[in-house]
Amino acid sequence: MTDVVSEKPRRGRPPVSAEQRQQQRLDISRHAVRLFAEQGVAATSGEQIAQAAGVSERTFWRYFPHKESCVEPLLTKMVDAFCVVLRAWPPERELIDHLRDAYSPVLDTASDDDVDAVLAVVRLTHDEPALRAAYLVLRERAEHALADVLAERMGLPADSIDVRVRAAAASAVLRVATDDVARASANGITAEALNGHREHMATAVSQILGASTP
Amino acid sequence: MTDVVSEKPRRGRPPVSAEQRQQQRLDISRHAVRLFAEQGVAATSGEQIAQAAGVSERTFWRYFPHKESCVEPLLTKMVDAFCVVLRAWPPERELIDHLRDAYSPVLDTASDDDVDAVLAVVRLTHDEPALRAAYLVLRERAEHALADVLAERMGLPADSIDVRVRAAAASAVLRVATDDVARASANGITAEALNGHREHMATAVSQILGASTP
DNA sequence: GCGATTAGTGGCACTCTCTGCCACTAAATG
DNA sequence: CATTTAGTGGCAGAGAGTGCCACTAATCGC
Repeated sequence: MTDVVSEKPRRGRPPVSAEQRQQQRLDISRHAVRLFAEQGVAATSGEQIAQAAGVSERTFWRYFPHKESCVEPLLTKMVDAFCVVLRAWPPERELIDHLRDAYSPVLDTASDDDVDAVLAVVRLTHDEPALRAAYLVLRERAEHALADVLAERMGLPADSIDVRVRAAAASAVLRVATDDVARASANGITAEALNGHREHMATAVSQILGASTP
Repeated sequence: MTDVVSEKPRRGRPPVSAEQRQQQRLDISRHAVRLFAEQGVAATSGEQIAQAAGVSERTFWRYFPHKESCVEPLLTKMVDAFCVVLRAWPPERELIDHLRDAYSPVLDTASDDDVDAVLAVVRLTHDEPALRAAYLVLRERAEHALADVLAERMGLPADSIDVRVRAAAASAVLRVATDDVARASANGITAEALNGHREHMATAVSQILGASTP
């Protein structure tokens, strides 16, 4: 092992922490999504987003490789939160019970504005093909995370067919449920909508995960 | 009904038939995919594709709104073929039996080159994020077609939750199976790979479609 | 055949997205 | 303070796409 933390005496300005960078991206993301919703994606230029976020256009393009990837930070924030909850799911409990206890606090942690923004993005993806594409790619990344969780629970490798099939199916069901709750909360988010979302997710995922392969 | 075929005495050059246009798109698609595979998407310019296909750049951009959508004609050809087979699935038969009888002839109809090209595209989508995005939105369109078929079979509206959930899950499973067969046939396509593909699809889809919702 | 009419193509100029390069500022070290 | 490394902004430029117009192609009635 040559890399024993390789104690280099660090000189010069230290790189910004990953958290700070993420925070900056999230901040720009919020501005971008607001503009997307107000005027559409095509009518929103990179320059405009940069200006709204208070950075130069050049810096903006350094943070986001494509315009549509502006939606990523907001969406991943929610997806990651869900994955954390899923990872903490005790094997012996019913999924629905676990989600009831563990998912609501997560939504409370996030600001209402962010929840609204996420749902707005999901709604936008129905009219904006570019955003839909970005959304689907992102969901596929979440699918891999889900596969890891399932692999652990099932005692199988994460790249085994069975695990991947279940992860894919469950993820697809979650997408449908998410699209539904986004549509339902088009004008004002309601607690019932979120509850319904959770129930949907729970039953659907249980169904997929419960189905046994011969 | 005012539109009684509105017998306008048609003057001037008639529009090109949809089939001819589709054929032209397919032709360009083949060139584009070959170039994508040879040099990568980023390194392939629209001008280059246009030149290879023997049309002007301006015309190329008229046929394809984005560079990545060049993969669409080839992929939809295969997806559509599958949908046709699925639509002809007699309610009383086992899906696996139906596919065994009806799917192979379809693959024989398509030229081997096209089958190779489609699998090459699917393989490309793993390294080329832009193509992956295009691929996923395309699959989502296929998912809707699948939902229509399921709705008819189940006697439910195509936009009912149950139908959409099953279509989404089945489609996701098909994606995994397709990715698998593409990976398996990386160097040279084999009959066994295609057979395995069919079996995978059949069992997976049967599983999803067989699972009953309370 | 001929002009009229409509569809499709190619060329040109233009905007917007995104990148490479470089100078400049910011934050750490000794 | 000089040095070193990280990050930002500005500028130029390639490539993606679009609007516009002239030009060719195919069909009509004559």
